[in-house]
Amino acid sequence: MRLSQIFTRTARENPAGETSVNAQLLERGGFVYKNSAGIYSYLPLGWQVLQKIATIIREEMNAIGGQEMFMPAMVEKKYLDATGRWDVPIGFEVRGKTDEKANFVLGWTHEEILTEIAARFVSSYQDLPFAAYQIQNKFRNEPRAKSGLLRGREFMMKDLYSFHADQADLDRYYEAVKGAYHKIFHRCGLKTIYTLAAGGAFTASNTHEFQVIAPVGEDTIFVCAKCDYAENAEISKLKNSGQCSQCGGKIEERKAIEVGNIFPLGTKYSEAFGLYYTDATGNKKLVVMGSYGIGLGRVMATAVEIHHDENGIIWPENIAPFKVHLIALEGGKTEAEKIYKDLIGQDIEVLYDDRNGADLSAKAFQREASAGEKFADADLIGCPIRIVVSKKSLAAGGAEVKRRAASETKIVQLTQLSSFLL
RNA sequence: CGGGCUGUAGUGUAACGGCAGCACGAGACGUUUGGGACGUUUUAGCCCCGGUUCGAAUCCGGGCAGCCCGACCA
Repeated sequence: MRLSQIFTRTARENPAGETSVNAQLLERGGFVYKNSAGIYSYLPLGWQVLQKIATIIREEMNAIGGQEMFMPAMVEKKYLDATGRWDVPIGFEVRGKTDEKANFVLGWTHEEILTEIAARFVSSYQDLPFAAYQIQNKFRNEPRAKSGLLRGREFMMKDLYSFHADQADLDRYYEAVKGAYHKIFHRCGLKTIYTLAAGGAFTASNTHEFQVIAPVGEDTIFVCAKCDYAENAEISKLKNSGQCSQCGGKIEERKAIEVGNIFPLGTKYSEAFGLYYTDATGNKKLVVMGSYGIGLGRVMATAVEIHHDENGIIWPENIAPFKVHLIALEGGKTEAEKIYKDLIGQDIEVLYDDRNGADLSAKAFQREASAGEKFADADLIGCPIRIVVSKKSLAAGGAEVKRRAASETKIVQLTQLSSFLL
């Protein structure tokens, strides 16, 4: 993509009042636009990142047998009445302008919707187990949206639901999802801590959260310095003992961001919707369920919180909007154009800063940018590899290659550039 | 939902109750190109409603909105 043609623009100043790093850098870089508190538009650059995250999640969900689908954003009252959750204050009621009473809520979770669907199709033990997921926006009436993308009122979520013949099979799948989640977060450049937690409005059972340690996090966890066993402060019995119940190691208190969670639901929802199956011996039994969530925007924001420096974002390789940020400076325009086409031909993702300055005589693009501005933008946007082509680099023998996270540069011959990157 | 702070051009910020300024951005012309260049010039604003006052961006009241702390929460 050519930087000269992206309709957004980077900003020199932080947005007024925003103190969280993710809000500052994502808005300055033109990744997101805040429409309301906790409600964001994803701009072209931010959407690239979000799609990278979505792809990773899809790959790992599909690998454990998840079937992708899509459910409605508007959830009718009858669904939440069935489980007594209509009055949970998390939801935004939806009404027509002339309606006296709301009969719908904007979906903040979809257990009820999918359980009813499952009840239509599941009748035998041979129909189990299965798991289905969607990537869709959730709406939650947060009393306090905060910290940029970290706690929003509308946010994109992957929600997976699994259906099993018995608790043992749920337990088996729960472990499979746990493994998939660790892979997902690892691929997104995040180290997560598997944390025992409460079930909130979803289940009375204990649940598990995937927590990333960060000062901006709103959760407090107690984590063992030795074995990483952790409990959320809301249920923790470790906070007083100071000693790990698993290995005896030292317990530390940490602020953390919850990027995902997994819930054993039991039979609460299958009871409410009459989701039964007939087992091999002809007995009618309730289906046992689990649900599993990941907030995509929160993953993106957390990556920024963890990976940045004073000049901007340092995207983890797998979720960077582009792999390469190509800059043409004076005397390098012709070569840069060729490199740009070559890299695209090799399926190497490249953001090309083709703004004027490289060739002042040909005003091929509307906007100009100085060399310094191009460097500043490359640092702010944070693609993993920066390539500069200029009179100076060509005299040195090729293009200058620099990793965003490193300070040293290297000259690579133009003919070897794409193989160097692959 | 309680508390605190804050709302001024596209963005970031000034202005004692008395002509709303600066910087960046954006447009034009020229110069310039290895770390957010320079000159000339143009552009564009007081969150909303009410009150006090000769006069309100400024004071008062009420809304609405944003940020932060707490409560809550995935």
